[in-house]
Amino acid sequence: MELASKYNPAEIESEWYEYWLRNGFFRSVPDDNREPYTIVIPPPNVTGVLHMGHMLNNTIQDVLVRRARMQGKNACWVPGTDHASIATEAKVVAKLASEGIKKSDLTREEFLKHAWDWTHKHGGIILEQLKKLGASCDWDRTAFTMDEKRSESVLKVFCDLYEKGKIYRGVRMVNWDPKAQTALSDEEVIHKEVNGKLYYLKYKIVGENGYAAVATTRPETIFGDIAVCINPNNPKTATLKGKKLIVPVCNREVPVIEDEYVDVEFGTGCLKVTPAHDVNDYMLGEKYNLEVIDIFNDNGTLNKHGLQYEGMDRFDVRKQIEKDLEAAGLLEKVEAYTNKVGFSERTDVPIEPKLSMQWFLKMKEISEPALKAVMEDDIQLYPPKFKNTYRYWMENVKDWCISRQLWWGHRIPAYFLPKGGFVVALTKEEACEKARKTVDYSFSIDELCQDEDCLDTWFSSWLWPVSVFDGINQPDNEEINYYYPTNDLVTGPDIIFFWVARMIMAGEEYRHKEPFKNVYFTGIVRDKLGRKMSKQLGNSPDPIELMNRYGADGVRMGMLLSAPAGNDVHFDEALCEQGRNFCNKIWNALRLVKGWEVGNDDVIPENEVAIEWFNAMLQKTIREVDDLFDKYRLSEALMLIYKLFWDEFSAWYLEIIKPEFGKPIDSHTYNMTIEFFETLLKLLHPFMPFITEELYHALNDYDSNGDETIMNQSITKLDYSIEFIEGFETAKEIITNIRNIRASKNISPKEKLTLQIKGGHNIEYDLVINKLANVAIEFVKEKSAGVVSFMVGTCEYAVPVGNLINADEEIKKMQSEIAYLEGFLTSVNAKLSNEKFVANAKPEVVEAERKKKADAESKIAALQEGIATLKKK
RNA sequence: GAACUGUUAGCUCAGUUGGUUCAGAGCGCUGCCUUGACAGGGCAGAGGUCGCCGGUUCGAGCCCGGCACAGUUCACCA
Repeated sequence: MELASKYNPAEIESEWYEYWLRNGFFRSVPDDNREPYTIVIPPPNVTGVLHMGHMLNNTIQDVLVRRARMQGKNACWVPGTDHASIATEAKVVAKLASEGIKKSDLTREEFLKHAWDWTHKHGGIILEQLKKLGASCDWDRTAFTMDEKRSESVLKVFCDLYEKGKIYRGVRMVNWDPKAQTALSDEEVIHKEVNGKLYYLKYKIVGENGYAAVATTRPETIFGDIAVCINPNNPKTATLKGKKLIVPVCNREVPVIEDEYVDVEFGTGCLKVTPAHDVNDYMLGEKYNLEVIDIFNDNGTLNKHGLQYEGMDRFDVRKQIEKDLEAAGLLEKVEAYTNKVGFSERTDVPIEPKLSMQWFLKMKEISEPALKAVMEDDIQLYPPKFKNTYRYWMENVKDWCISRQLWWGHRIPAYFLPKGGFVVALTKEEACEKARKTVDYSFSIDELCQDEDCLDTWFSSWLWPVSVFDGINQPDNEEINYYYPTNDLVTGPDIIFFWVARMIMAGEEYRHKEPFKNVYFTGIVRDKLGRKMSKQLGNSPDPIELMNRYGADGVRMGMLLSAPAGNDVHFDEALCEQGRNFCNKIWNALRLVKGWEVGNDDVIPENEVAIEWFNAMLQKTIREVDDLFDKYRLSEALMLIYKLFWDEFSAWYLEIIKPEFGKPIDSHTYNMTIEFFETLLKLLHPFMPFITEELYHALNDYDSNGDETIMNQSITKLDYSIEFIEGFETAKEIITNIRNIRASKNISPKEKLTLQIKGGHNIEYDLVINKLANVAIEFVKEKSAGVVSFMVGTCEYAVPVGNLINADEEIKKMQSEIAYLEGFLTSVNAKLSNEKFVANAKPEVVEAERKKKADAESKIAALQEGIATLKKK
């Protein structure tokens, strides 16, 4: 077989993916005789494109799924997409705008048609991209949060929670996004520090000449002022008690009220109260039963209460009113001021607290079992530090605003009656039937009006682990009973509250069981300078481009090498290069092995030794990898296999058994080598699916038309003895020493040297030393002249180098070695002569110190003798 | 403002219940090596007072306290 000297992933990756699909290897069906292993994908936005965060996340999931599959589990990875209500709607609005169409000019139905067109056009691109990565999802199960089954689930859950009294409708202060023109949940608001100003406004005192100064960051809200509040215990403002003030510009009279909420130290001690536009003011308003004046339109411009400013944007008004107040002499001063302002997660505009009618889900009760599940470790979080974050949020959780003033999403199944009131039902017909029972007048079905709002995207995603198996609509179906609860969830910590916490709630509510057993939180992918990846910075590589350059396997390895759980990833393309190089290394190892001619000779003894040693290394690593997987330390597991393949297998094992050029290899060694190689490929397969499949076939000469695959092959665990490993380490050290002597004396590797061994020595590995260091071994009582000597353990070795010897240099080397050992001895002796150490330390520790002392002493003696010998000559 | 996490080699990170004279890995770096697998390679090597200050201990990278810096999350102070 002729193989190129370089591995070319492009040639084979798509072929093997097709092969896997063709043979249905990713498919899973319930099978009670096999243990299920289930992962549901965090559904990416339906119109999204693959970015580095997805790459990391899905690589990890694929590694876990492939490993489970190889362990003989019934692995099921469910893919799908999220309709991403607000994000998708924003994209469609922007696209229409670019065509000169305003959303407000369209009917709901027309807009939805555009949205669906957009979804059909861009939807699913991201899933195709995941295939390139090698994702072994069961594609037949692809779900969409707005497909028929998932939509039905969402509505069912809404109706159910409404009936249970957990969903209510009411006027509340919510976070209003004036750009998207919808309410948002608290989680969708990002607080950012903003450099603004603090304005001191003059409120004239009614019936007096003076004024009260009131500090505010938002002078444009004075039109909504309903009172000025002071702290009753503040002597500075005591004279204002019971007075009335005149709001500047609009010249309305408002009362001075008193409440201890007001901070005596802040500003002037006077707080303007605008119940419609500030959360705290709203609370004051409720407490004192104050009127509410809403001064904003939904798009953030002022309404008629804004008088001459009507129709202007809130921020333009702020600038203008500053000038106007100044001109009117009603502005005392302006200070620079930094405060925190809430911004919309999606549109990045400042949030407007706004009173409006919305739908809410009561969170207190529903969150309790979900909190318990994590606190009692029924669900394990990796890394565990997120347990704290989770608990804090859950213990302080507020009601969830689930309605959105958007069209793209699940429309709220509430129907308003002609003469007021509403009913909640799955369909309009059902609603009609229900309604007729509750009212004493008659009406036609067309007179029912469905609520215009749709539901928060997360109100469908929170059902995902249940709804992908249709467990809401058919609570007792075979699939949900078999696959649920799922095993691992792999996601980013940024959506722990949006999604993870709520999925646990929904799981508890609808299955009375946690939706997953483990949550693996990945980090955020940053560039190598530690900056977040963003379009603006242009520091986010295109994953497809990367895979074209390094191969999917190479990129997967690059991602994994730098991705311990929960740590941010500093992505560096050099790591993909390392992955690609590794693929090449594996590829070339195969070229070597498959290039050998196999003879029937007896086994060469050094091969026997190498086989025993490598088998031990391999078996030891298999167990360590198991352990690392149990702890979700995937990058460490991969690194371990990487070193096993590169250092132990390629640099040592293959070098030992490699037959001389043109000579055959004995069949036993050959067969063992193939077996080792295959096991290495199996170990690597979850990480690098493509190249391992390719080489598994090449190694065994399997046909790519058949149905052989490494995907389902499990690893056999064999017994091994740790002694082989220890003995071989000594041999390695001896070989390295000899190589160093060659290098320092400039002796070619081809020139055969003699290795003199003095004292006891395990001869088991001498043939290996002989081969790799090109030496003849000689046991001696006394070292001869002209030798360079070294010690490994407590055994002395010497290599005669004739007149190349530099006695002074050797003596110097040995003396510095002695100096080191003497220092070491001093510290050991200090410990041993310390009564407290001997009395308090564990006996085995003391014993170890005694042994160190003895070893050091014998080494020193040997070195001194060596020096004496050199000096004699 | 609060809580949590982190600070170990040029970079990215390991370091399990405290126990070698002062610590490991990968990458990078330096030197040498081009004809039988691989220069996307081989062989060898250099590189760290474990953020700072105190404490506990016979003994601290590891435990305790304080400080500094970084990151994450939470928070209604106009």
